[in-house]
Amino acid sequence: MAPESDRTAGPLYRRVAEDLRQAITSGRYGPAGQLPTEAELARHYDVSRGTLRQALAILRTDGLVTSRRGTRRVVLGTARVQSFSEMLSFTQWARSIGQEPGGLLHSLVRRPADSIECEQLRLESGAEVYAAVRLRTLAGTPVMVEHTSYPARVGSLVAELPFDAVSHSDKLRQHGIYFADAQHVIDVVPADARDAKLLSCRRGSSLLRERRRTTDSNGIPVEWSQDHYLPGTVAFSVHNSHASSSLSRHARRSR
Amino acid sequence: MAPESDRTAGPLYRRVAEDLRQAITSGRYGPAGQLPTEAELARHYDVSRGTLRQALAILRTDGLVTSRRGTRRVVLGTARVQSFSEMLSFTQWARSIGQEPGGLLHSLVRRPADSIECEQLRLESGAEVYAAVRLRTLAGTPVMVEHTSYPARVGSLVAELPFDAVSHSDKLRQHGIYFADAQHVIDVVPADARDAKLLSCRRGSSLLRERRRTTDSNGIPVEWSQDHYLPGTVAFSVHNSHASSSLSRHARRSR
DNA sequence: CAGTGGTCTAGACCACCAT
DNA sequence: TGGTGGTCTAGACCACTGG
Repeated sequence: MAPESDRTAGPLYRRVAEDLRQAITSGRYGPAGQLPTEAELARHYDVSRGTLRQALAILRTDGLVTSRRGTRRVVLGTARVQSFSEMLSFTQWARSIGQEPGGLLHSLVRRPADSIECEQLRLESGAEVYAAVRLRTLAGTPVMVEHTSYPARVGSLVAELPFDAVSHSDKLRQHGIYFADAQHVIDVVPADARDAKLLSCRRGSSLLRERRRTTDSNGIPVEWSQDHYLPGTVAFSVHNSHASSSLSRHARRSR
Repeated sequence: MAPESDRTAGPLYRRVAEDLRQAITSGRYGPAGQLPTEAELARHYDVSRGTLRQALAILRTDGLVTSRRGTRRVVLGTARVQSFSEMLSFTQWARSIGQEPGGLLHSLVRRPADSIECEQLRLESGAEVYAAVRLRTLAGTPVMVEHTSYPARVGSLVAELPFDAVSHSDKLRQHGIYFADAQHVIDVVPADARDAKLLSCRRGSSLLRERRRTTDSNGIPVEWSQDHYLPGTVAFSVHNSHASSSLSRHARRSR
């Protein structure tokens, strides 16, 4: 294939996708320009059309290009989607945006799982979890309180970490705990007493909440987390298209 | 192919995907069970492995099954992802969850676009937009205030609609305006005076905000909307995996 | 080691768009 | 009507998992 796309390792279609992403975000085809034909691109990269289409599918999902039968692909924008890993790890995310992450472990206890944890972590009632509460900071400023529950198998590893450890997901990966899938639910919730104390906000004031259940590659839950962000500190962004959507909106019970 | 999957129209891989989705959510393989081999499934449906893999890719994106080299696919859960159309249209969404949607047009004006609208709708400075403010209700209860701006081309159609029209996207589709891509940003924002009045909440209280830019199949913006939800009424849900992610988290400017 | 999903190829035909 | 992306096929080889 063309020399400019040999830079990184991994499957061919990913290298092609990265090269195309670079070309698009650098403006080679203009802000709303047309891409060359699939046949032309395949010839250029010296790959089959199937492989090229795998590459384009990535850019399609990221919202970088359109795709429509009968017409050439059009540049949609310069979306900068984060990797799965960056989305899960506060530490990796912070560093990827050039900010210095900080963490303060407020508490870490081992106790029987409550009913919500049993359901989310698929545990038998009575099983034990490790429940951690951490304050997260960006450049020293409090941003988020993280309530995370781990099943015993995972939690025992977390418990061995030093109190001032910044990244936990790194450590877990070293012990063979891989995160593969996550389901996120985003809404608004009032601050409880602990949130208020750690974040220096009024009790009952609104926080942006992200609830997240992460599973490994076998579908076994490895983490259940409720992250409470101070308003105005972060926003969540999702791309969506006729071709693929993993986003939905839920009605919550009226109280 | 097998008779049970001839029900719907459309491409073969979609019909296979829907049949498999049905099989999985009905529990045929168990809550965390293994799927048959790709080869077996392809034989069962009498399709090529490539087509079968297209079907499985859909279920993968929806978070229904895992996929990992060397092992069979495992049932992850029974995620119920909404269609793109349901995600965009309040009316379609409400009906899909069995609730009766209502709408009250608060104002609809034609005026020059402000700087944010120019950027979001890719308009020349000075171009005109139609700006609508609508109160949305579920079963008669106020849920959300929608601030939507349309470029003139689209807005002139919206302006022709009766004041009590519930669904606008239906009408636009009839006039050849198709929604193809959307970018969503979700965060928390204080209620302004108008929000407070329409939603009967205190001014300055927190609302869940969804900002959305929708484009047609040529990448041309057709809608820019800021939806302000009362806390506790809705939540947004996204699935995410090592294989594909269209989700990211942004830091907002500190004020 | 055998089984399984991941990657890649080469070619065919079709549906849709613009002209 | 010609160009383009969407769909589908048949086959090959590889990387990884698990016994």
